[in-house]
Amino acid sequence: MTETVDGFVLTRQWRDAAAGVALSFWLATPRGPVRVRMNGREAVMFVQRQVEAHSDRRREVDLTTMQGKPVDALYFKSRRSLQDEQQRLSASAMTYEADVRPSERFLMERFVTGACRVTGPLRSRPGHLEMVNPSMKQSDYRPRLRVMSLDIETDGFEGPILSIAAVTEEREQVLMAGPGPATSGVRYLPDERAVLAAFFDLVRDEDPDVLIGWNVVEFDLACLQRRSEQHGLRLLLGRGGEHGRLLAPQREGQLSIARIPGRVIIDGIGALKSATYSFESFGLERVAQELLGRGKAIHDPDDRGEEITRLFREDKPGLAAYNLEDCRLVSGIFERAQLIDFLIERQRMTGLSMGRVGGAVAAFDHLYLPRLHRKGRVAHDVGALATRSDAPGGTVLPSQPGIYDNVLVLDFKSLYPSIIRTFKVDPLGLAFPGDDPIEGYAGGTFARHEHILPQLIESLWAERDRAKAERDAALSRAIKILMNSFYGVLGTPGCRFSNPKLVSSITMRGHEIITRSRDWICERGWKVIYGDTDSLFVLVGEGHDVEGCLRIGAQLADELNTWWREHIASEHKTESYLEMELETLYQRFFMPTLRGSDRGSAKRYAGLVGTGSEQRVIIKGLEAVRTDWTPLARNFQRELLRRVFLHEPYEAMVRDTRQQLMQGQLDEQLVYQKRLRRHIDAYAKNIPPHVRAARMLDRPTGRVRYLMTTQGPEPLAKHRSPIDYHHYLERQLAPAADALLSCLGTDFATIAGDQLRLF
DNA sequence: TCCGTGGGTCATGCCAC
DNA sequence: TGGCATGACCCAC
Repeated sequence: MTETVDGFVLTRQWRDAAAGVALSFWLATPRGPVRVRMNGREAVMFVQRQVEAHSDRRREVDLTTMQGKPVDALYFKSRRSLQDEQQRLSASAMTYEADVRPSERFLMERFVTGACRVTGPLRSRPGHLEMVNPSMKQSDYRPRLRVMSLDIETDGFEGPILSIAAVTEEREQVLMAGPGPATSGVRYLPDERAVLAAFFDLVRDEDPDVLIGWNVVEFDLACLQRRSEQHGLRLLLGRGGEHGRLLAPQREGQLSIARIPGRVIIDGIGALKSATYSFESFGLERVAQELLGRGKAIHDPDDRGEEITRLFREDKPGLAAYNLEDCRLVSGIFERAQLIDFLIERQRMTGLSMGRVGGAVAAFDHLYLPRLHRKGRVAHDVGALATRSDAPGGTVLPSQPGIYDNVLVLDFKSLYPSIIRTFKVDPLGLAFPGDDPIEGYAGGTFARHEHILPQLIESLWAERDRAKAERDAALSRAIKILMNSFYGVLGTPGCRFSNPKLVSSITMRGHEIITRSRDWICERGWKVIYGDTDSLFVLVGEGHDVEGCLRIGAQLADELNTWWREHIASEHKTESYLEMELETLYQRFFMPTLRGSDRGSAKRYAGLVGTGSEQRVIIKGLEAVRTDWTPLARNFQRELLRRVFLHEPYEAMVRDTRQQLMQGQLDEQLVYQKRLRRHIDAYAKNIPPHVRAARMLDRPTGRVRYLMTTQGPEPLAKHRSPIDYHHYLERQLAPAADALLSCLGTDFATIAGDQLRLF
């Protein structure tokens, strides 16, 4: 029987859904550890199964984690109808038989086991799975994965492979083409073909569960595939003698996907981004410096290619050492950032395979659909209820520009998740609000008791508190990211549950909460000089010491929490999970104006935090943190802010910088860096400077480095014309300085001299 | 192999003057 | 020449 409520199609039983309407449901199979025995070898694995059935798509299955020594590649795909599947499972949850067809395979990390026996052809050999300890909880299980870091050096871009380095916990190995002096850990092989074959053997023998690297899919694996093809070899990297392949991106801007049977491929860049790490640049050099405090063996990126080729000719052990060091850096970064642990936790919670980037919608489905199904409901398909209407985002409060002493930042901890939890924002609750619903926004009302998302957040929240208490940073991080992704997916048409009523009920409640909190604080005589989405910047002002300020902040947060608790109890008859906390005390604080105006700016500010040697300047949104500004302007603005905050003189520094620039002493700081976000030929409407510079290059890449010369922008690599110092004076130094100086009643031109207006 | 909106700034290129 | 809309980036949350 199909019900349609508020345009939201839900059916009591999946088989009742109208033909062509997609179904999603969860088959509750045992989810304990499973011992797998195949070909005389054993492994223990945990299995989660999510079965998602669309009218045209059969099923998708995810295995969470696996452990132990190698299982030969095992693939599974069933052709059986869903009805067959369900009958089979309800008949006996403990036995499950399926055909295993090597030609239609999933990765090892995605095969289904249930609690089961697999029979049938497995590369012509029978496999066997059995349950070992059904009562063991998955959360108690920490697999130990075998990780291999991989790095390739080539002769020029897209040239032949010179050297491959591989690092595991026990072993470091470099394979090089051509003869060289005996060096421990380095094997010299006759030619590139032999290097490839030796590498495949190495991977087979070391048998890693995980292959990691830096841009490993787009560069190293792509390179391996290309060169293998050229030699008539297959990419023999899979388990059980299977070959892998690279799937080309489906759409522009997407990355390639590596399919290596039985192994997980994890790119360090993607993994760090998934874990919300952020760096000035995601180059290995930069990230290694930041996380490990050490960089690559060859620092200068400009002649790196040439240096590698030279080393190969003249100093093979030197190249091997360099190659190996890159590998070690990647391993070190993974360890330092606990990326493997993080990805295991993520996979455990969301079903997303470890190598996957993005996937918030899939993660949401993974968590939501089974719970929906347990409530006897089945969701509609993606796009079935497409509603075209945009919902607002967060509020930005008007700012009061100026330079201040003692500014407190109070913010709501996980505001959006706490709103969902407090106000029961939920797709199911929206579809069936019942008698006494909680009011949302944009016409949405939400069931007071029958809901899914609020409880899900509640349990994740509790788990996160536990993780924090146990100092489990990887788990805590994974949970935080997951909770914060819920709001995002509800606002994208790519998610089947997206609905402006849901999103608005979150964001507009956020507006209410932040503005009423501001008013509450103002009523108590404090001045709120800024706020963005979940934060309030409260001015304490001169004449307070650090302890006094912190006390005021903590007390404000505390009283405000109490106020909200009482207010929500009386107004909505429900419990408040809103939690404001004192986040930061800026002992000095700067809020700029919009350029050329006296109105306050948004999303741009700086402040001084900490005491003694811990004292430092935090900068948000200003030129100094923008990678599309030159190092000149960024360093200059940072130093200027520091001096102004510390009441140090700055006029001489401003004049000196100007003079040094004009005398050519700062030339190395004048390089602009901008990304080419589209294809070089796709810029039609207007041609920005970095594109103009890029067009002078043979092979424009993702990032363009250029200088402004008297003849306009020229790429760094081949600039000829003299540097246009006046451009840098007027377009970099002056604006970077004036953001701050205008607040002090002066400006760059006044301090630096009269030369500005010439030209 | 689909998380989002809001905000600031600059350069370009078109238009009216 | 100046005003203005728009394209392009990058950043805060």
